[in-house]
Amino acid sequence: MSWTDERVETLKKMWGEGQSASQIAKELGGVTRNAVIGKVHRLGLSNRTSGAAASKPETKEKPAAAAPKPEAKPRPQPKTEAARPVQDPASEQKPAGPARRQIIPAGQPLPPQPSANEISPEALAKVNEIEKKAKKISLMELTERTCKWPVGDPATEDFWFCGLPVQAGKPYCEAHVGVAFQPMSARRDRKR
DNA sequence: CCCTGATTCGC
DNA sequence: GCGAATCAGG
Repeated sequence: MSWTDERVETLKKMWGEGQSASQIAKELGGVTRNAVIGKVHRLGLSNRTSGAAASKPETKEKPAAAAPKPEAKPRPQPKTEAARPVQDPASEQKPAGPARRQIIPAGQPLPPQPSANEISPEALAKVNEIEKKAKKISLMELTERTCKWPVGDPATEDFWFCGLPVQAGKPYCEAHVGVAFQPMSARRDRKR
């Protein structure tokens, strides 16, 4: 498979949307995530953060600089616009949302709720659905790869942990990660 | 172990 | 230019 304009376009679009290289590769087909990443780099769009570019004060960058990127891409090409169900908010009853009302251990600093908790309705729906399939494991059953999302009231029997397989490095399964962490696809570091 | 992106280097 | 192998990390 070669990088046709269409494929490159898809690549750009998906990468821009924050899709992972593996997802993009799967979508495109015929390529591995390595190929995708390689291409991404060659295209010079490795940084998903267009605005505040992560400048490396360390390595003495050549003053070559220049290459100003106005970055004004009117790219409203809907094409294969993914369906956007957008469940109405009526899909909530009283699921004892674990999104809040969570027991805080002892630490007092609890800023993770600066402003309104606006969790995407899709994410919520996902959680509600996944909670049905939750393994409902106990505290003792938690392992390195079980979702540690608490459900219910710890003061009652009506309490368990999700227990579904976690994503990777994260303490929760995919669905709960979605609720816990906002689509903040701006983790740029690495100290290599 | 699962996954992520980053980099290298032979092709 | 390409991407598998490798690296570094969550």
